[in-house]
Amino acid sequence: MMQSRTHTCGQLRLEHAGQTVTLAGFMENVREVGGSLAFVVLRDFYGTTQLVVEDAQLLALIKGLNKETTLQVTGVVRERSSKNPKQPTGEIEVVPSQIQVLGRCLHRELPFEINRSREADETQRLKYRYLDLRNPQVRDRIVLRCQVVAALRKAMMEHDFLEITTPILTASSPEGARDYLVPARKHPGKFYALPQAPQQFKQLLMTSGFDRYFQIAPCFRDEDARGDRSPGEFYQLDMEMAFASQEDVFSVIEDVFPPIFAQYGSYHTASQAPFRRISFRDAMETYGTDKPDLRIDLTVQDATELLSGCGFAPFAGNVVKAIVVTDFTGTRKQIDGLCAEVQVQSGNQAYWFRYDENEQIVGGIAKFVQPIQQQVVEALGLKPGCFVGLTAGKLLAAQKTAGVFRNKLGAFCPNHMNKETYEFCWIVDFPMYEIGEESGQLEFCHNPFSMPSGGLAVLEQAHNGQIDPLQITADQYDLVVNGVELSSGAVRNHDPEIMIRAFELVGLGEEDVKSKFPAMYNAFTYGAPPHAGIAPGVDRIVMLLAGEESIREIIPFPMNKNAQDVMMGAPSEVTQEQLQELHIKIELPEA
RNA sequence: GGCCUGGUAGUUCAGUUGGUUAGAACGCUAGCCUGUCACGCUAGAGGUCGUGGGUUCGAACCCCAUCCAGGUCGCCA
Repeated sequence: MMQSRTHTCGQLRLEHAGQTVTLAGFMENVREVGGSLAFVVLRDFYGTTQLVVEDAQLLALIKGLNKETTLQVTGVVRERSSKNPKQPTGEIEVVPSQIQVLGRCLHRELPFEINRSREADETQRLKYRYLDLRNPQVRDRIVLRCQVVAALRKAMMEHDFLEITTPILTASSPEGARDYLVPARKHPGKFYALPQAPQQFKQLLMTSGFDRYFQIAPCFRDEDARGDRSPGEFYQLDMEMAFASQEDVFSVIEDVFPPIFAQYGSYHTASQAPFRRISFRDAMETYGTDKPDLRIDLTVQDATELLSGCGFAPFAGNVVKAIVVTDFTGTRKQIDGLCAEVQVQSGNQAYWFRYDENEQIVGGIAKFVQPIQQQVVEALGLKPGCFVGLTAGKLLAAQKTAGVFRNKLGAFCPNHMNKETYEFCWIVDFPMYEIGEESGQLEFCHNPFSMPSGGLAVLEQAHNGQIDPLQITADQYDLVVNGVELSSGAVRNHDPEIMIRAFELVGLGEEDVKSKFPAMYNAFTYGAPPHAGIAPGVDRIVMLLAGEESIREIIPFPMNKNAQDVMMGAPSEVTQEQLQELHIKIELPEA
């Protein structure tokens, strides 16, 4: 039996000329030149190689095949008479003496052209994902994902973390997102749930004495998709450290991430340790968001005192935020376009004026600002050529709208945004509690696992009415890169007494803690180490590195927006027998 | 679930106030071409214009409903 191949399609060079080789790959293209000569492009994972078919019999064979048929080809390597410098194998070609069809493509026309599949309809791409992935541009994203995951694993193990797998079939969790449920055959009427994250298991590992844990962990949440959020399932670099503080977590991440971003990223430069740390409050005030894009050098200023009384009705009685852009060159039409985008994205109006080269306030709402020009110029530090973007409303609305405006202005002004880099920062000091929008009651802001800063003493003060619970911050942190929230993490609350006190502030108590998190609560009563961790999203890391806008580009077999796998046909109906075995009766909603 | 955008040839798209036979590029088929490499040239096949209703002498185009896709808000401890 002949060896299946001696070389790959990306391997042969001039030095191989004269050798007899065997290649195998997909028949990408046939260029017939004259009646008795054809160039065939053979593609495998590693590259493409040109075959020259001159033999009449082989020519007839090739002409009878559809593109994408797989072939095994044996022939002699020959120096090309006309070389192609754009191709790594462009100096040589293979003259086949033997061609064997390995897997025939039965389809004369493909659902899309392989090398242009990225332009094709997404449903078609997902349905024929195995063809889409033949496109080297598509495949390279998956290769990148493998390399990044391998690099993360290596780095974590070098930092003495152990990769430990945690259960996929587990118990439904009362908090957070909607669970995916799995019926339990041996327990009629009961269900397993797929984990939303290995949160409780990793904390139990800490309680078990494992000192440093990590896992490339699959997480399942039954929530709607977004451009950067896959429906159903995604992966996190989940990690946890015992006897560790916030600083310990930061130093691991600051050690692990920058080299990987610099090596595998589209930009090749990344922040070095220590990353900037910005309190939640400052981030909202200065950047109008808790995930600031620090590649943009613009900041938001408060202009409430300066402008709320200027006579412009939308400002009256409201918080006013201003973004000053120096050396602004946009046209009126471009400014209107920016404001319209801000309004669509934030749901709030955006306003503006300019301080022109003649030191005059012009455009937009200029006539309201002109009477107090001198104060405004001084307070905002305006120089000739400045653009001032303005937003107004209640504090949070004014901040968030300004945040959107800042991002738009950054994207519009190349002189205010260095796109070619990865800017990391930590957002710290998140509030522990907030007033729920629906309930009007005090609620946990993020999750109840975090340690309140100051611990038991602060909670006692809140219970005694000495401090406002809304002032309590948590030892919780977000990792943000270029405006993308990569991860949340926290120093965990490992003390049963503090847990109960924290729950009591939101009207829950010991019984709630015990019933919601029985394993963790019990475990912590046996002496738990203080511990802290974080869980950066692997998919978003790869998106950032690849510079992709859609999360589907970096997942081998993604589902569509409606959480369907159109290739496999999931979800699907099952047989009556399967349902009976699970004691499940389907009751469909009335049509 | 709300909002925005889209659905026309196998694929990506164009299609004028509503008016002849709905076009282009790529792909496919046939023919020509002995050095192509996004090969080239010539010809050809290929369309329920998402679906259903309505307005009109006449609808790809206007109206209503509905389905599908993508984005976005809600949601994502």
